[in-house]
Amino acid sequence: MVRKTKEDAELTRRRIIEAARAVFLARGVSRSTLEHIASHAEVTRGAVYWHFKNKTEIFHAIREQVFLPLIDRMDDTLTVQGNEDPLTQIENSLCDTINELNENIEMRQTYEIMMIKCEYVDEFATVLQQILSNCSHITEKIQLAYERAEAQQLLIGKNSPRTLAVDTHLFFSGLLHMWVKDFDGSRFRFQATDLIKSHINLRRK
Amino acid sequence: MVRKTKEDAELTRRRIIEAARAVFLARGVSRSTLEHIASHAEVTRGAVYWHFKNKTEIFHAIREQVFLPLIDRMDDTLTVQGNEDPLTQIENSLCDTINELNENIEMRQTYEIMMIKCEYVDEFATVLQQILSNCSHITEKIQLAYERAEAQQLLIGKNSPRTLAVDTHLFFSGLLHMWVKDFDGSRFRFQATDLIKSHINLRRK
DNA sequence: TTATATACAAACAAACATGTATGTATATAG
DNA sequence: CTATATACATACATGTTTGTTTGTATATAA
Repeated sequence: MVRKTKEDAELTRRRIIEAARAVFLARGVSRSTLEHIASHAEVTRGAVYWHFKNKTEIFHAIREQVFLPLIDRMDDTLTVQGNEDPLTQIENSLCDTINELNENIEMRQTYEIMMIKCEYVDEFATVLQQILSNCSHITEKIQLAYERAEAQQLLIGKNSPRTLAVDTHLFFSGLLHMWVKDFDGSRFRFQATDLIKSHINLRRK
Repeated sequence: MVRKTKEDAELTRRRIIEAARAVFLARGVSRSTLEHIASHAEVTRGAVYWHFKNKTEIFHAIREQVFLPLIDRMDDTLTVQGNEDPLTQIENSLCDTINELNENIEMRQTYEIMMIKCEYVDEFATVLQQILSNCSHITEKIQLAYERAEAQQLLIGKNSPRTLAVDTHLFFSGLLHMWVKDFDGSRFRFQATDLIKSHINLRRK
């Protein structure tokens, strides 16, 4: 059988992406061959080359499928004015992301691939730029929330919102890294939300 | 020429390690071949295979050459009783590490390789365990310092030394990651020590 | 109904990397 | 002084991966 309908083709495309995620996770991006991916998706390399130019394109497809929605989501929970105070808003935003990682297998796997199963050289080096860009974007959103908190006199001490935001971002960045490396979940995974709450409470008056 | 003296041999061994570090940094561990490393060290693959079983062994050699001393050092600055208060001790320990990264090129490169130029799968997966182990070890040392700080009533708020230690460790972990990714130094590298000081000051009464 | 573009499968060729086997000059032990 | 182990260089054989090319069945447009 060949030449499926358009929906069939789109389905194989998604199956290839899905397979690539599993293979990348198991063998690392570099050691994953297109043959690995193809056979895991139960197609031939011909199908893979039909849908993607090469391995790098599959990598980017996986990344965009998961990260773009995540950024948007963090944006929303940080920006939209709810009835919570700004500090709780930051807390919820971070906890939401952790919950999403706990529940969304694809996102968890993608995170793991990006953090410890990929080498950022050559074609992949550009991703680092994007990561840095996303990070500073998120940090700015957090900073805005801290500024609102400062205006409402919710903050302890005399630290600037900027400093607090960078500190929070670095904390969360470290947490995510540890969360991923903590394969059995004993050290960080189960306590992540508690750690976030403590982190925020440190700033509360 | 062949069959050098013992010192000559040790020198080529070190030159191979040095070359491997440069090559790993430029091409990532996976894409680096023993031929790349050999030619960069101005020897043949024969020499490489004489000194090392394979690429993985070179990787571990690089890692141990830099990380083991670093752990010891952090241990010392955190444990040895100086005339500073415990919080300053933590601050200095973290700043010391950053300074070391600034001054010690080999250490900086090694960090970069381990963080964003290596895929932790198969033979490399065991390294993750070691990293986790080192991290919890350092966190414990920080916790001890926070306990001393608590005993001396230096701490603000009601957070447990354990929580503070984990928070500090995650912050520092995130900082190191960003420090490495921040290739032009504009975002984190130049402000790292300031960020550390702010982080510690958040806890000071 | 027929022509064509689509969605692959299968085959091919070239480059590359690895490990090993072999050769060899020389430091060093006896 | 000689034998041997050392410290490599060179050559080879093999497996792997990649990109491309070719073949082909069929959905779809005309």
